[in-house]
Amino acid sequence: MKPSESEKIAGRYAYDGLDRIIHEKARLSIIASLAGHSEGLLFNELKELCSLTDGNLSRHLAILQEADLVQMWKGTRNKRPQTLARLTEHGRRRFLEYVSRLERVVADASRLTGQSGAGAALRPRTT
Amino acid sequence: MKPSESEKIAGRYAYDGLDRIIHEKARLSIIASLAGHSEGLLFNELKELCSLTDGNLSRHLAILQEADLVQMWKGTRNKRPQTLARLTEHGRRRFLEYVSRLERVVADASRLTGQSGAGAALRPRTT
DNA sequence: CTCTCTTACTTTACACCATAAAGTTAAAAT
DNA sequence: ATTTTAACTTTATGGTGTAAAGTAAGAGAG
Repeated sequence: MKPSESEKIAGRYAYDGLDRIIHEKARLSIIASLAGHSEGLLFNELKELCSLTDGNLSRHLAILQEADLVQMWKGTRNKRPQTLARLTEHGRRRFLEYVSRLERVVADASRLTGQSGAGAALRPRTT
Repeated sequence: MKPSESEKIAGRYAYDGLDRIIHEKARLSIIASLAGHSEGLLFNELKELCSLTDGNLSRHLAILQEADLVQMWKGTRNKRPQTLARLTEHGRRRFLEYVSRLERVVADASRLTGQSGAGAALRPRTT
């Protein structure tokens, strides 16, 4: 593949759009889980799906709620408190946008071809 | 889209394979840049491509070097010190592995949201 | 020659944050 | 009545991403 001009522009690989709140692994897990369950997921279901500890999940949910990506519903089931989490519409959009940025990272990675830049003279040849 | 059995298994969305060293945004930028330039990139080229500050880049390169994902070559150009960074073979493999995990995240997202690609990403939908 | 300026990084310090451990509340069981 | 279990929440700590300050050394001015 021919090296294109865009390869060299400043910030080409800055991946600005990779939302920090979503990019964090634990939260990415949570959001991906919720994305597939529009009716929401219970605290414990989420805990299992994402392999998170109670405290961990609680903290991340609070952060996601704060950012208006997730909304929480508190109720009771069999007289026990139950928390239901679901994506907000805003959260769903932000997630889809995040994923579209991820697709770019994947696409970049697919173009793994050698090409030469400036300063070739001093470049060592060995690996 | 019919919910399959695998949707419910514990850890389904834990995304264990998302290597923390690579997953960090700044380092992902660096590695993606280097992946496309097998001959390596100079410190300043990298700085531009990734929109990082000097100190930031320096620190992340040290971390990547420590993890044997990147190797550094120090030389001079026009009597000025120049640092060249390039992916190690190990780094290249780890990056490809990481990207294959990312592909799964993207695939999950497409399947779970019933939408594909960046273009469709922001199509409105009912709550 | 020496003093300042610029380049090319490195080191340090701080603020943030992910995580695990401890704490809380309330129902159920003994 | 008190212990246990469930379902979280809060606190504490260790790690880390980042900007600011620091270092070294060549180049140019006087």
